[in-house]
Amino acid sequence: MYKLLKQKGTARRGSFSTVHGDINTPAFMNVATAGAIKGGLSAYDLKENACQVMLCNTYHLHLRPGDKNIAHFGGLHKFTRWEGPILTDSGGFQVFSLSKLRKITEEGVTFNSHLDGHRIFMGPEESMQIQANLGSTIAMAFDECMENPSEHDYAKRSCERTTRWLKRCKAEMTRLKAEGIAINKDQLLFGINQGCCYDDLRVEHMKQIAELDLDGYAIGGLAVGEPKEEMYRVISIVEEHMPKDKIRYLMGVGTPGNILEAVRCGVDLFDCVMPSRNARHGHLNTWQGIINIKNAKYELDESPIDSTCDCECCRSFSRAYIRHLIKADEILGMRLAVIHNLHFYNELMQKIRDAMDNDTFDEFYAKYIDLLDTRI
RNA sequence: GGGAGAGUUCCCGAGUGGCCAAAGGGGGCAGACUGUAAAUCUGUUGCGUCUCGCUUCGAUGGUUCGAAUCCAUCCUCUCCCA
Repeated sequence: MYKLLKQKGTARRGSFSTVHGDINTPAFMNVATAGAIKGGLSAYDLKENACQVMLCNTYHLHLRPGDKNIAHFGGLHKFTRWEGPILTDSGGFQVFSLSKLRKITEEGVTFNSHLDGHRIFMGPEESMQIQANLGSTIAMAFDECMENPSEHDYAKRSCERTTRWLKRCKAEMTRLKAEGIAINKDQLLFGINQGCCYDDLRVEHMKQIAELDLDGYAIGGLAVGEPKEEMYRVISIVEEHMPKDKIRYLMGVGTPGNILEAVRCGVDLFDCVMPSRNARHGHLNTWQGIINIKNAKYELDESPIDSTCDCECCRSFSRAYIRHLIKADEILGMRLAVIHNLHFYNELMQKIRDAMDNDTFDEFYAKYIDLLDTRI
């Protein structure tokens, strides 16, 4: 249940209640595709770093260790020891990211496993069944995340199919709950808007899925190669047609600047692999901009990654030490770097919420919109 | 003391007369990454007045139109025998 607490222009400050706890929005969900944040972080690290929601992946967990195995343990919460809300992505993104390994039909998608090549069929029903076994707080509808650019004609037909799939997802979730199969009988369902960068398709699709009275609405298929101005335009035009009383989730986005802009446009929820992947590769967020800790100039730098940060990494360790660990491929280097970036993202969201509460969002936005995405 | 083998660019290592400033790997330097097939991928790595020139394959000298590559001497290292 979404509760709008405050609004400034289109920017929203709210709260989303779930059986696994409330989410203060705007919020960033930390991506743990296979049940852990890559880089060696556990549920305890997420808790320590002000994470509100963990995101896991249906396709990946279905392949390994298998959703039935996870159901055997009572679901993802018990398996991973993360007690807060968990959102499971449906596998729709893998339709995009594993496009060379899959075939789409009306019924669903046949993947050749990226692990061993064996065939896996996943349609709306299968995705819902897997997510029921995972027992996540929020299940995402099974969609097709399209490539950009796609032909208008293809995008139109894909959107229509995604809508049909969404209806099947909703029906299947209802059945799984009614028959007592779902581990979480209060599992929520979010629908996903598609339409590439075609305004007409985006609006039409959003109107269609808004009628289905879902628990939340996501904007998918963005940040897949289009210029950011194009992404912002799509967010703005879709936002006008999103239900005001439902939580809005911008999938897979993004940089701190992207998030700040999208919050201004009215988005409540985010997730992105950037903080963890970039951290593993040495790109670290600071309140002065982005640094690449692998650069030679940090070889003798005694200061922390960010002197204003109080994460486990910045409390004790120098840039020189983190640089050394990452260059030496020490697991600790990646772990500390990932902790830092996730802490940064979660702190960013806290500061955005504070700014909304204190009516200083405009100043915050003006100060950081470009700065945080700038390489220094 | 006798015998055998080896010295190549930051490191390892390929190269046995011209297509060689020299494969490949490592390391270094830098870049990319947006619902994670990503501990991945890409570029670059002798010098310069940079579509060309200069210097470099242990050292010195030689053969040749031309040498990392062939010859001589020396230096260093490894292994075997004593």
